[in-house]
Amino acid sequence: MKKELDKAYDPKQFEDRIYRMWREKGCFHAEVDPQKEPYTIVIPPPNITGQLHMGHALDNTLQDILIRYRRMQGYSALWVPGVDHASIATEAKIVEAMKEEGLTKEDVGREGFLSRAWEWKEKYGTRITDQLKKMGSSLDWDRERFTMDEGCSEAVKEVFVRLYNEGLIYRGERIINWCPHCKTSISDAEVEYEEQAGHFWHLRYPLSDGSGSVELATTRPETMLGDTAVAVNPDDGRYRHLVGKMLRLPLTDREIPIVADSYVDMEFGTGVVKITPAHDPNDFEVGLRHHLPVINIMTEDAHMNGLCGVYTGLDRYEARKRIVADLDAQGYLVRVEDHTHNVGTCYRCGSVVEPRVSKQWFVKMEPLAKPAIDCVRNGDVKFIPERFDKVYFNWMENIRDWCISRQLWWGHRIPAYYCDACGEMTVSKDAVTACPKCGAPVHQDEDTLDTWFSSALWPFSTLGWPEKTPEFDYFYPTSTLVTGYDIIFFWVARMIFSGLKYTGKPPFHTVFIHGIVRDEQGRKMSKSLGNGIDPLEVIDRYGADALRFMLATGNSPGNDMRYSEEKVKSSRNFANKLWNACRFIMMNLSDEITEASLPDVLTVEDKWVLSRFNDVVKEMTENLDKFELGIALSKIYDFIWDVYCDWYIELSKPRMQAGGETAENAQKVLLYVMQGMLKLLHPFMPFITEEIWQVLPTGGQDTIMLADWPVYDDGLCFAQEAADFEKVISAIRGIRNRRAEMNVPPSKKAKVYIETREPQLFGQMGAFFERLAGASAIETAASYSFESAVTVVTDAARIFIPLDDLIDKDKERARLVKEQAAVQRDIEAVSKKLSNEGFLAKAPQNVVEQEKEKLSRHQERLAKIEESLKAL
RNA sequence: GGGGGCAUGGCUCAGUUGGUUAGAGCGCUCGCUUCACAUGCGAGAGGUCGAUGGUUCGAGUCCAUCUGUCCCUACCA
Repeated sequence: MKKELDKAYDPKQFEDRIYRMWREKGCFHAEVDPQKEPYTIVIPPPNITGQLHMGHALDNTLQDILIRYRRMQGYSALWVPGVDHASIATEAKIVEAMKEEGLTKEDVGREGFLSRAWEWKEKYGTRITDQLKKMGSSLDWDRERFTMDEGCSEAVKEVFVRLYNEGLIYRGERIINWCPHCKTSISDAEVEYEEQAGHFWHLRYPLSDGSGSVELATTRPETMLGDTAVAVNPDDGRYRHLVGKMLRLPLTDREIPIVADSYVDMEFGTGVVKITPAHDPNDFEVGLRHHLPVINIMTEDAHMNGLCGVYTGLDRYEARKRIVADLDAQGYLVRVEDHTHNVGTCYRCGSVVEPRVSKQWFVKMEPLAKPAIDCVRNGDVKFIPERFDKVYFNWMENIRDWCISRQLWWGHRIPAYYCDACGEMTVSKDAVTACPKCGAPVHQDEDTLDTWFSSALWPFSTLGWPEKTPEFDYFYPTSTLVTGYDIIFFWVARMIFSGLKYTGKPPFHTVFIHGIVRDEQGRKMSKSLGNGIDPLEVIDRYGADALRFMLATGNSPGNDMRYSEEKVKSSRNFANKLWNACRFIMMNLSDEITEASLPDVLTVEDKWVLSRFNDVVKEMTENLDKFELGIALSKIYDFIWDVYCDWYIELSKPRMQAGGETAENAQKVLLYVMQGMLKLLHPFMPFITEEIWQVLPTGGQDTIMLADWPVYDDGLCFAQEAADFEKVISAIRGIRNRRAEMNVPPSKKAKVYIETREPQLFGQMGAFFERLAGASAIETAASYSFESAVTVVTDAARIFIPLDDLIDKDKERARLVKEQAAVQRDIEAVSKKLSNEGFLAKAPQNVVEQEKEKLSRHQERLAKIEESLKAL
């Protein structure tokens, strides 16, 4: 009993069912298999707080294309799934949720908070992975990981202790970026700068000895309460005599010195800078050089602290207003200018970051960066597109130490323990209960690690490291990392130096970078703009395959793209086209045919389509190997639509009607090419290709996922026949063109006379001319002479259609003259090239040959046109 | 301040190491309810590939400068 397909493509009918089938068959699972080459991708773990957005959809589509392609090629292709605990984002959500209940972190305590966090993880951690399944992602769910699961936690502790013992992790009092809303330190990479309109307040600080004052400018007047010096450039003649003198700091009873430091730019402002070591990274450095006191004047939520006298308790911006007003009242404010400057904000919550001196843990970067730079420079790790290695080098070469401690509870707790009695610090993988020095009780560091600390280990922690697992041996280093350019710093760079440091190998060979998906107007999709498109809604309306096709098509590595519903629609239309091509086959397929095999005798058009298919196989494979996914996709798209549907299927129709062996042979070729096309398309549109595969007779291959990727077949290379058939195609096109031009109704048939040197070729094509070119019949000969006929000239033929009543000799002549001129122009251009000695001498032989062939083709055509003109 | 992307028909974009007549989708025009598909078929119009200069036998493609635009990065108070 032949299976039937619905008339229209409706992905909802089968996508979920197909995905379930794949899982039940274990198609996604990859095993260590010494017989096969491994191919590995680890997913960029989405946050447990996250929901699938277009960025995920793109990222996962690209990964799935690569992994499905390699799986079909026979690799043991592993795509490791997992999610990230996203310490700061998750903690913020839970704090927010507790706020609704009127609770704070402190109310519930660390234990209580963590149990809420784990509940959250259980509840929402599967949301995003379920959404990835809707995309068709062929992730090996048996190997799903979580950055805070036992194995990953083990890896984190291992790394921390090793780096600490090597002196590459240290604890110190430094100025760090502090988010007053999240109440934690954040790393440099987590600060986003945005330009804001502000002011320049020019202040006057009086000299203690009453001999005058200095004028300086600041964008943050409220920090003056923490000033511990004023600096000038040592070479600045204007102020040299003042260096070493003391100033009376307005609004306080403190005196601060004038120091000389080359950090000060003489050209900028007044050349005098107030120094606030506790609240500015540069000032902190100046302070270190001059042994200045560090006076922290703010609380952790950016209010003025107890050192601020009447300003105590005020928010920093409120304090700014009051301080400026008071300075003004007391005559210390000289003037105010408008000034725009870059303000650092927290990448999670957007609050203005407050530089703050505090005790934190750091990773010493310089020794780690060096090998990480080398491995990209020497090609062990390749960025695609290449230009991103510059971005990478730039960051790595200017990197500063990485602040890894966070004042958060959700995350990997720092494995450092402090003695309550002697203060001794112990860093250990195993829990420490008593001080190894004095035996007194200890307490563990309260802080957790930056989320990205565990993400940096992801390519190997997920494969079992630090255990020596077979998976790690086999699948590591991974093959390709697919991610957006926006997280090169956060993640890619850190994985590279981590992989090199701990495993001795870079964690992947290739970094395949993509851009971001913008909205239809080219704006970044964002929550605040509300312009985000929900991929799940798109899937619901058009199917996952259409979404995937849209994301993969016309998308070149590293470049942004725009979402457009129109593009999704055309993708869906393409799916429908393929669907109907399959319906056509099924309607005509003989029951005798149970698998794809070619007939013993192939016609010219069979050889043409097979040859074309063979070319596509070769080209697509090369494109995919070079990560040219968009190009590969457009090739199979063109083949399916233009070659297979528009031509080959149409050509098969008269053969079907002829019945018998003629029909059966056509069916065999149709089926053979269809199955090949489905395989080539499968990585891009897995659902529809599988659904069709299930309907076609495949000789027992029960899933296309595990079918072999087609390889170029020398036996199917029919260059001569393919070229011959192209001549037929251009003849048919020429006739259609002329008929359309002359408004000949399709119903009006006419006999077609083909003057050609290849009568045997054209002679056997009668049925095609009848079906596709409105011919009532055809006739071929070496020469014809018609007084009055529509003439079509192609490279290989001169075609006459006696449509007497429609002929207008003048028009016909005018058209031929126009064509003649065009061909003459072509001949001129080619002749010019061929008479250029430089060209003949230096161009490759095959290019010269091509030009010569072109010339003779044009000349032949010209002769035919001229002949027709004469006849008129 | 440094670095990079983009600029190709009305719109959105491809164009793989420089080599036929620069492609696609959408839109537009004309003609088609042709027995897989109107989510379709056939035909067509529309581009001096941002500007200038250079390298080359040959440039949308490589180099330089410029213009416009977007982004990344940086401690100028």
